[in-house]
Amino acid sequence: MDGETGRRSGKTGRQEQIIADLRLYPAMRVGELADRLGVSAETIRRDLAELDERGLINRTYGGAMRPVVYEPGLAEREGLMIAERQRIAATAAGEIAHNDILMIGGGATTLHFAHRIAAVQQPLTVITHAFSIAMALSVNPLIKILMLPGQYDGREGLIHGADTIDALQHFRANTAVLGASGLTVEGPNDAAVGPGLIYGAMMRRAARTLVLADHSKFDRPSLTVYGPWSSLVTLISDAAPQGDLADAIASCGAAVSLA
Amino acid sequence: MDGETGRRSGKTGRQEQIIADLRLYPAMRVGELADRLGVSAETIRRDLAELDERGLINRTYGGAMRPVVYEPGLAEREGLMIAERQRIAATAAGEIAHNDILMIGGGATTLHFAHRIAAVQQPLTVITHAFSIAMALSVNPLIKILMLPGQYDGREGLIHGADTIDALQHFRANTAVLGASGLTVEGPNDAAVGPGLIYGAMMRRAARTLVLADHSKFDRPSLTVYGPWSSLVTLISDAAPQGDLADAIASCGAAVSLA
DNA sequence: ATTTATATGTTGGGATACAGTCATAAAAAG
DNA sequence: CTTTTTATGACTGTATCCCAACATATAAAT
Repeated sequence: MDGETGRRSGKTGRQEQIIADLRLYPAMRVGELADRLGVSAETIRRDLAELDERGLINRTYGGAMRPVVYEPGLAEREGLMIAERQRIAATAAGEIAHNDILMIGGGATTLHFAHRIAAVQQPLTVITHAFSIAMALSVNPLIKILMLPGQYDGREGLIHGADTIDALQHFRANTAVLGASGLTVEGPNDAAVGPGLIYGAMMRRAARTLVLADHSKFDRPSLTVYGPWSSLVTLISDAAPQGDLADAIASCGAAVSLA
Repeated sequence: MDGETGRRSGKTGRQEQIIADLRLYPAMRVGELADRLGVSAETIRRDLAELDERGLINRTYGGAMRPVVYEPGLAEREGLMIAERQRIAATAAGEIAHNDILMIGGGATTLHFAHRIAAVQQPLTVITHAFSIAMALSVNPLIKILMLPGQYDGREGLIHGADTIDALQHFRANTAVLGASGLTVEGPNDAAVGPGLIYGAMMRRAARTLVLADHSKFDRPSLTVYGPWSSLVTLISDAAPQGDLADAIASCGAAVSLA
């Protein structure tokens, strides 16, 4: 058998080269690659099929492109909740006042929120760890955008790490605006530890927190609970939670606002 | 005439929809788009050609992909020095060794450099204030990317300010890799004060500095001189400086490396 | 040495993309 | 209302892609 003997033939090396090329150019065609690597187009196609399978590239008609890292939640965008998220974002935007200091976490819903507040002519200060949020807000010169330091994770488009948490301790905000991968009786959840720690820290440094989540997140546990329900939290959603989740939220004094 | 009357027909709206779709899916085929939008494939092709022209999408064989753009200095990249910059970036990349700690400044040339080193399989740590650099490097998981804190400037895609300078004092690097708007006898220049201060701080915190600049920058004064020529500086360019500039560089002990 | 598995090239058929040209409908300009 | 511009669809010939089947050469396994 084989079992990873390295480059038994030119195959492994060639596939590595394809990936390297794709780092340099965002998309390449089959013919190009065949020429560059001196093999037939069919061989390239087979390589691409394999690499695509492993998620190392994205196949396109006629060639391949660099894999998309940077999707705000590859899994998340699937749900067609776009309209719901827009409404949630609009409702949340209504909660923001002139000269507020905000902390905004990453995610698809908070990005919608950022687009909303960027469209309003009001001075704000925003502290964030998400590239997408900063880029969305930067169209409005009235908004002062402070980026947190830390290690950049290209897959999520976010910064996180100990430096990030540390830097947050130097700030205070009126409002933290956070998304969630799931909502459980213990509190809002996130699918990754690093970002979760940041959301928790943001909650503690803000006078109040808005949690933006559509109803598909109800009772959906994710990796980590980043913070508790409390009287400082307002959940903004498109439907009211039911059962245990509703009880937990109410008994902790958290508010629910429907979009 | 027309002159931006909005959607005289479905064209504008349809093109916006294409861009929106492309935000959701990184690549789409002509046929898909034609179906989704209920127009003929020819119309889609014309739309794509137009959007590609304007840089809003990237055309691929059989469809279109999300633009990888995000080039800082839309104005700057216009200059046809792309080939020169590529060579300069390649030469600079050859100076980098395994496990180096780099500080990389913003700019078109340093972005080329970032793409180069991202294509090499070697572990590195990179400290930067430029979104484009971080995003370019993030395709390579061997590279640890540390973002500096500070205020985000969306026009340049960079972070700067007092916090940024302050954070730099906590780091040390082997090499600073910096671009320049101009080179004068006093040293490399930059067109903005904020970034210039950062480049100066990076120089002081790095054991050596590579200045990447094509020959069009020679003797071109810009707003601020961000650092002096010294024996710790290597200028990497596509041509040798002449006259006073060459004398100044040589007398300070700085090296010149031709790409 | 023989067998087996893997990697690659070649070929052919069917589908798709592309560029150019022409025709038509709708909108803007006069 | 007529003319002109713009947007779009339809058609055609050529180039490209994709997939499947087959052939071959090399490397591993027995």
